[in-house]
Amino acid sequence: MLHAAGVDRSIVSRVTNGDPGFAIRAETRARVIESTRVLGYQPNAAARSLRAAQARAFDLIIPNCASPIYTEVTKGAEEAAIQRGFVLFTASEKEGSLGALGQTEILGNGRVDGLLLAGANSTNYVHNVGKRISISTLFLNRRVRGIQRFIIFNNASAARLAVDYLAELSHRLIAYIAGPPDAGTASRRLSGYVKALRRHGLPVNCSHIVTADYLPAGGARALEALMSLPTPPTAVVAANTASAVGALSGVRRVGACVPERLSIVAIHDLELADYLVPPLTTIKMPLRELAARGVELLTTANADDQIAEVLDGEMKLMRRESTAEVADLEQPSGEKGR
Amino acid sequence: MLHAAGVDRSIVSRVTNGDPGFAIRAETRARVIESTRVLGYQPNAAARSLRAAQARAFDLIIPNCASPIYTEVTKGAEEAAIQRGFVLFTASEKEGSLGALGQTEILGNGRVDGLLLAGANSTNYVHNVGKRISISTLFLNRRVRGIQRFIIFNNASAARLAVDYLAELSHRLIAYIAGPPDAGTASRRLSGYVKALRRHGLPVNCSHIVTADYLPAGGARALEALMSLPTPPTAVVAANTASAVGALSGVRRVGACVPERLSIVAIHDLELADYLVPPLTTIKMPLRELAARGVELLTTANADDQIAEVLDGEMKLMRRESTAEVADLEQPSGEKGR
DNA sequence: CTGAAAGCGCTTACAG
DNA sequence: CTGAAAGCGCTTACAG
Repeated sequence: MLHAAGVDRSIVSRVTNGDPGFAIRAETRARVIESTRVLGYQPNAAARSLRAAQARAFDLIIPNCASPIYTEVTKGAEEAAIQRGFVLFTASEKEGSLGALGQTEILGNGRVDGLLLAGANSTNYVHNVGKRISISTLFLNRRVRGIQRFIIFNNASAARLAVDYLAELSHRLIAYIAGPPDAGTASRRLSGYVKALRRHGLPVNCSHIVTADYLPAGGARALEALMSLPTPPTAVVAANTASAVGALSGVRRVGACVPERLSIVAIHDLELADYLVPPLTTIKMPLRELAARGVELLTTANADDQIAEVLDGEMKLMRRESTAEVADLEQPSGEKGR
Repeated sequence: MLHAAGVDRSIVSRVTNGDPGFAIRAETRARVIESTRVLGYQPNAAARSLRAAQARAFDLIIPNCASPIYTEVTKGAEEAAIQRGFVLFTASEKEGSLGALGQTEILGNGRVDGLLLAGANSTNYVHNVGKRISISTLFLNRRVRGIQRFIIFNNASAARLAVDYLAELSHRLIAYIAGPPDAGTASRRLSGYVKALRRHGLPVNCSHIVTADYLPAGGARALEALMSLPTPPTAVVAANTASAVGALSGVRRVGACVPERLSIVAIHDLELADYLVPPLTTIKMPLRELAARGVELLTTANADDQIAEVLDGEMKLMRRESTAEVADLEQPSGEKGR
């Protein structure tokens, strides 16, 4: 390479890396660029990492679950990383990878410059490891007390969007299948739901809020509990899609009808939504943007900057067939939701 | 590090790497191991890669689609890689990553030692790039004319398993929703289906074989076509789960009943199978084993060895509710499948 | 504007 | 059995 352009390798390096403020004759620059192109020259990543003490790589940690959410997050992060000349590793939490990779392989040996934490259990631990060996970290839609390194959705407004839509369909008895209380996303979605009910002048009924676990089986149980109440709801907001999928199967077990007797909206979208029975109405969250912004922050912010950002991306109501105008209640008074 | 154990760093290196045939006093070795442990020493990956001309990393290329299949493949590959002290990158085909990463970032600059090709479109191209710059490649359940570097399932016997089960349920009119003709997996599954029919003495009816595209919409169309035939089938084997999900929705559109009038089996399992309507019977393939074996081959075989392996892992029939004994046909003769 | 030199942290043949 | 030395391919202050 050095000789192809007839210049020293240090010149090639500075041209290749776009060294700002590097003074070079236009003709020389052109010659360098041309011969790197012709030779298909790629700087060796190992040499570069070693010398520059920078790996140009990030690691994204996602939970064990094979949720479609995380394929979106991964894509968003990948694209953003590549754009900036970084490479993106992805590790899932359980299942061996993080156990083995977490501290030993990935974190400690200079293979990554930063960590995107979208996982569930290990995030705190990994954050602390990162801190100790000074690798910058960023929580992705996770928020941990006392750690000012996160970027989150406006989870509350996702729940609000769902309630708004149901209220517009004249529902007054809108229940909520919540996520696990220790998940920050879950509590913010829940409070968004409560506030939205209030704004519409609807009653907040504790028995209409069922805590579940973000999993299908839990969603099914929650729905069955709701429908066996003296006053069952006419609509349900599920805190995530897995709960909603479970709820849909719970509906069939108790013999209710969606959307005739019960409307369901899930927070987060999923690819199979169109093929569920009935197709599921969802609130689609800007997952790619979240991840992309996370990568951007990792490249631009210092490792000890405080980052507490609420992403202002567009949430989209995906109207499908699990929601409908509230049915006339079969109560003696013939009273109807206003 | 050098001084903590009171030995030269070259000793540490040879101990750490388990250099075979390295003669060292047991006491010295113990001292080295103890101080690496105490210090939490991790060799710098960049320095090591540079010196050893080996990155200890593989790259797995999967298709664009966010299919649950590939999360399994990824996990299997990750685990196997880690076990061998390698790291696993994953890149999806479209969506930017491979476009940018494929040749330039990942392949050319020494970040990876080998490529696992599970993608659809780009695999040939990437294989050729790998060959040119001598990075070893291996196709994962893909087979390309003239390239002896692959490991595949016994795709034919997956289809056979499905047919066997349906025949056991006394079905005689077993249709097939095939994958795209240019996919090798698809043609081997199809021929497995045909052979299995013959073995059971069942007629092979061309109109009962519909070519689709491995996607839900195609599966739905294929099913509608099958059910509008003069002699519709009583059972269908779908070449993959996406087709089957589509078929299930097609069933509802034409007003058929699963499993009362039509049984459906899909090749490959999916997490949501229990929550489809009805829960989908599947043939679960040993995806993790496939990927793990792929990694093993990449570490043990030479870059120019011929590899043409058929994985002998267990395929598992997941009986759910989309299959049932064939119903009495409402034909005048009352004839029944034997 | 361009080049020569040092050095990142390892591994590995070689010397003792 | 242990250590000294070279060198992997870059980047980056520095000299000219």
